[in-house]
Amino acid sequence: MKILLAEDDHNLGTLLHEYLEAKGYEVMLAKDGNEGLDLFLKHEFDFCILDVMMPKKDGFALAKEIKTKNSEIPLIFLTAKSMQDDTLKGFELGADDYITKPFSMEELLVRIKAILKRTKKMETEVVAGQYKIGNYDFFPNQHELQANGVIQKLTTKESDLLLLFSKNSNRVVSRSYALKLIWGDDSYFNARSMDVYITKLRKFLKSDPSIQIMNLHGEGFKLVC
Amino acid sequence: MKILLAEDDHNLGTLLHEYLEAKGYEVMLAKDGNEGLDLFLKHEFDFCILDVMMPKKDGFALAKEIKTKNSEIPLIFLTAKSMQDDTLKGFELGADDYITKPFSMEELLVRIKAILKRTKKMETEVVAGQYKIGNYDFFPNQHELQANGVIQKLTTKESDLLLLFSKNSNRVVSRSYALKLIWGDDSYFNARSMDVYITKLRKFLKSDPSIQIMNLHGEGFKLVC
DNA sequence: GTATCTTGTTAAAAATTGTTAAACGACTTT
DNA sequence: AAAGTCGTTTAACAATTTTTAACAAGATAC
Repeated sequence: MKILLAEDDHNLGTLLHEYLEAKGYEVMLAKDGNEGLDLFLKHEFDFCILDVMMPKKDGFALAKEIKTKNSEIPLIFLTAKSMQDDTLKGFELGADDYITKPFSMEELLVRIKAILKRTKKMETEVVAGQYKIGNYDFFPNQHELQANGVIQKLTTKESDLLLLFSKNSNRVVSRSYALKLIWGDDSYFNARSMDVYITKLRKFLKSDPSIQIMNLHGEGFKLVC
Repeated sequence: MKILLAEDDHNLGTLLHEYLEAKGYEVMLAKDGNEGLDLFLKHEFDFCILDVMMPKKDGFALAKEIKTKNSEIPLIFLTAKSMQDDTLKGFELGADDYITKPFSMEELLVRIKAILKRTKKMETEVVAGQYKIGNYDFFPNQHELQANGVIQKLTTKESDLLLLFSKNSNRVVSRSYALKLIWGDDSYFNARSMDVYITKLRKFLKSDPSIQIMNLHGEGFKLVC
């Protein structure tokens, strides 16, 4: 999970940076709006936290440009208590949340998680029907994987993980993204748990040699089919 | 869609106000319980968001008065993290949801939408007084479940639980939500009691293999049909 | 090459859920 | 008051799912 953090206050910026990294997020810190846009164009972020008041290009201006590139990306604005009048402007730009300084870092984390949960929920709710994986048919709603008449029942986690791979077949799914989405938290033990599930899924899918769950060392996995 | 928002914290109040207006709702903000009641009596609202702790008249007292005027109106309570014990009181007063601060505004929005969807569905279905579940007909008011002529009488809890699943068919109903709503309290023993009822409902519904009450491990249950 | 980090795999431990039956409490009937 | 009925909870045990541990095997960095 990659977060763009644009914050000109060096103190607050590094503090948040370190806090969020400690919580398992990959964070890049921009010290003004221009640098924020630069970073955004060069990397693939999943989330933006933008200070409203910044030199060169303020948070609103940056948000506008970001949204033209990726209208779906979640946005949180940070703002000083004094200037509450501009909140509306932020929402019109598609802000998902608005945090007034001073705030606790825990509060920020709660809100980030809430938004990610919502996007995860959306994704899983939109799930319809059926995926074809090689000669398998995968029914995520029923938690069933079918190959030539044989039905393999899947557990919740097996199904969630296979669904994630199915949606991103032939694309790399980063480890931390999968962990955040399915386990809620990127930690060592969850990562090991995920490895166990990778082994299980490979077993389920082994009858068709044309498909495989490939590991990209240090990055993640890819369902190739 | 007209929303009454009662929140004494001016900062949070205006923030939510603007956020919800940006999302297309018509919002009126009351800064305490008395003002909330005033506004409620003078306008036609479709929805109430009430802070529990407010000066003059707290959220619970306000809710009680509101419900005497309109017992059907959806209610969401906002509450501080510290005082979680009162959730029960809230649900008894007819709360549809309960949000603990701090929360993300997006989370609030998601819940509002979920409730509106549900109540809308209710209207169309409660008028008919009847839910179709596979080849069963479920009459929650009569506590009866009917399949090809055979009537199965249900107990109160059986009916309540099946109603909850029916209202949320093909959506996950979290364990704790169901427990708070039906048992009033999410505790170990209530959870085990709920499991017993899940077994009972599955037995009642087993004649139609196309429907199932699926467990989402660690999350809750889903009526798939 | 060796040290270190990441991944693969299997088995054991822990947690959650499924199921059945007995215990309990509120209410009725004798 | 005793016995019976009904709905619900508690207890006990089984089965399933997930996590943790342990060790093997690869990959990468030095």
